[in-house]
Formats: sequence, structure tokens, C-alpha cells
Amino acid sequence: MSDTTTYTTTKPSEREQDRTDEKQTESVTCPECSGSLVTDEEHGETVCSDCGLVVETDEIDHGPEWRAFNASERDSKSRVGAPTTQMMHDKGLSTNIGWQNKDAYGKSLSSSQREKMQRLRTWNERFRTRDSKERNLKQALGEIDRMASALGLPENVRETASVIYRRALSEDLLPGRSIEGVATSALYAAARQAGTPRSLDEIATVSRVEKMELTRTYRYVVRELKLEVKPADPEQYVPRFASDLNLSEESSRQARELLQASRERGVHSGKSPVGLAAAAVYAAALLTNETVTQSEVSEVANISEVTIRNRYKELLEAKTAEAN
DNA sequence: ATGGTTTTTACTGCGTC
DNA sequence: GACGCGGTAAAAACCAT
Repeated sequence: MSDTTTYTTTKPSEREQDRTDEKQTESVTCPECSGSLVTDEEHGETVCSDCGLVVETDEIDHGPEWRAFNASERDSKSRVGAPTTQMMHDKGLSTNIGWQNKDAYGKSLSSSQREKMQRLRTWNERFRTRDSKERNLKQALGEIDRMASALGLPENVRETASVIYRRALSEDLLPGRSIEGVATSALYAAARQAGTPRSLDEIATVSRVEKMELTRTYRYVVRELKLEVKPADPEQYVPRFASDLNLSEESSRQARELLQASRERGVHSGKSPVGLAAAAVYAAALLTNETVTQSEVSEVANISEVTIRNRYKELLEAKTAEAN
């Protein structure tokens, strides 16, 4: 990033040198018809443009010699700027104003000139960063949109996610984390706040970010923005699981009842909401005599069968305890 | 880093179709 | 014999400190 500042434009004298070289070869005339000769550099031939006579083959390439063997050669032979890169929003082609108060010939600037340059630097920096943040935001919002629709999340969740992302951006949380990661975290938080939670696993499958990085940046974002994200309510997973398993409305109602009953008894605390929801759905299916296997539930909920077993026992206990 | 808790993995036994 | 279910032990993951 910082090395782009050291590149300067080509010195005028060199450019002229190159051009005069070309002209010299063109001005030679053909020995046969005295038409003008043209060098075909690709094939290394010199050809008459009128009669087609090949005057010279296997010519030495008089093109620029790029190799440099010492510092002064390096200086005189470097002609262009930095290679472009996709990693910067402007491919590294934006204007940079050197920090040295020297002109193109290395002479020091007068104090008034120096002041002028300082002002230019300031403003250039302002525009450049503003611009990059804008692009950053654009990309992130596109990403949020993509993931949200992949997960079937409603409009208001995307809105919230965007707001969270903008806040993260304005609080300078981005440096050091990926745009993707922060965008995904914003979406995850937004989904939970909106009461339509998606599990970390679900989010991770549509995101380009690994789950580990995601949890890290999510924690970070929540902490820095002091977002209030309550633990997800298991009940909110129920309808989705139930419909994925083609269960009746009745059993999904049952499942919610089980969860409410067990919440009173403090079964919820410390347990994964997804696991509880999955177990409740399974238990409810048993109670309404609908056939669902544990492995099916574990499939749609992405939770192990063991966890389902443990939870649903507890849920049923809580239910019977309430009856008494 | 550590310890406590929860979840997962892997394996086993039981009953049923 | 395959399948669904239940249990257990050990490993792994998670979380607060």
C-alpha cells in the first residue's frame, strides 16, 4: 500500500528518446522501390510497405531494455507506475502525492509551493478515503443482500444489517477484518435482533467466510458496537423446522408449549437454542403421533442426535412436572 | 491459560419390522 | 439384517475467568 507513493512519472527526456528511435527506422527507404520501410517487431523483420520486400530478418530487438544492473540504471530505466492490483478499490491507479517537498527534478520547493502541496495532499487523502469507504460499503451491502436472500430473510433484516455495517464502518472497525466477515456478522446480528434468527452454521454456509473467523469478528463487532443481542429464542426456530419436516400446525404449537413450560423451570439456561428447538419439535411430533426420526430432525436442525435425546428428555420432564 | 459446561463423536445393546 | 432409539465414555468446542 505505502509503496505506491514512491512511484513517479516518467521523465520527459526519456520519452522523447524512445520516440526518436522509432522514427529513425521508419525514415529509411527501400532499396528496390524507394518506398518507406516498416519494422515488424513481432516477427523481427523490416519490410517495405510498398513492395513487400523483406529487407532484414532476425533483427535484434531495439525495444527497451528492462533489466537494470545498478541503482542509476534502475532509475533511468523505470518507465511506468506500480502494477495494478485488484486488492485496492481503484486498482492502485489513484493519484498519490509524494511526501517529499521536491519537484520533478529533485529541487526543493519554495515555502509557498510547499504549503500548496500540503493542502493538496490533505484534500487528496480526504477524497480518496471517502471514495474507498463508499466502495467498501457498496460491496458489503451487495454481499448482505446476497446472503439475506439466500437465507430467505425479509427486507427489514437487511435494513438492520446495513445499519449495523454502516456503524461498524464509521467507527473504524474494518481495518484488520474482512469486509465479508463484518458484513456477515452484521447480518447474523440483525437476524437475531429481528426475531428471525439463523444459526451460525446456516449463515456460514452462504458466507464466503469461515465459521471461525465469523465468530471472532461477530463477537468483536457486538462488543465494540455494544449491540444488544439477546440469546436466540428457541421458539423462533420451531416453525421452520416443523415445516421442513412436514409436520402439522398442531405439533409446532405443541413444541412451543413445551419450550415455554421448560423455560419456567430454567431448563433453557446454557443450552443451545437450536438444540432445544430441535428437541421440542421431535418431542411434539411424538406427542401428536407424527412420525419423525431423530436423525431427520438432527438433519434439518444441524444438531447431533445425542443432543436431541438429552434435551427432549428434559423437556418432557418439565412438562410432566408442570402438570403436577 | 484454565476449568467447567455443553456438544459431538463413536460405539454398543435392545426391540421391531 | 436394517433401522430407530437409548445410553455411555471420551474428545472437542465453547465460555467465562
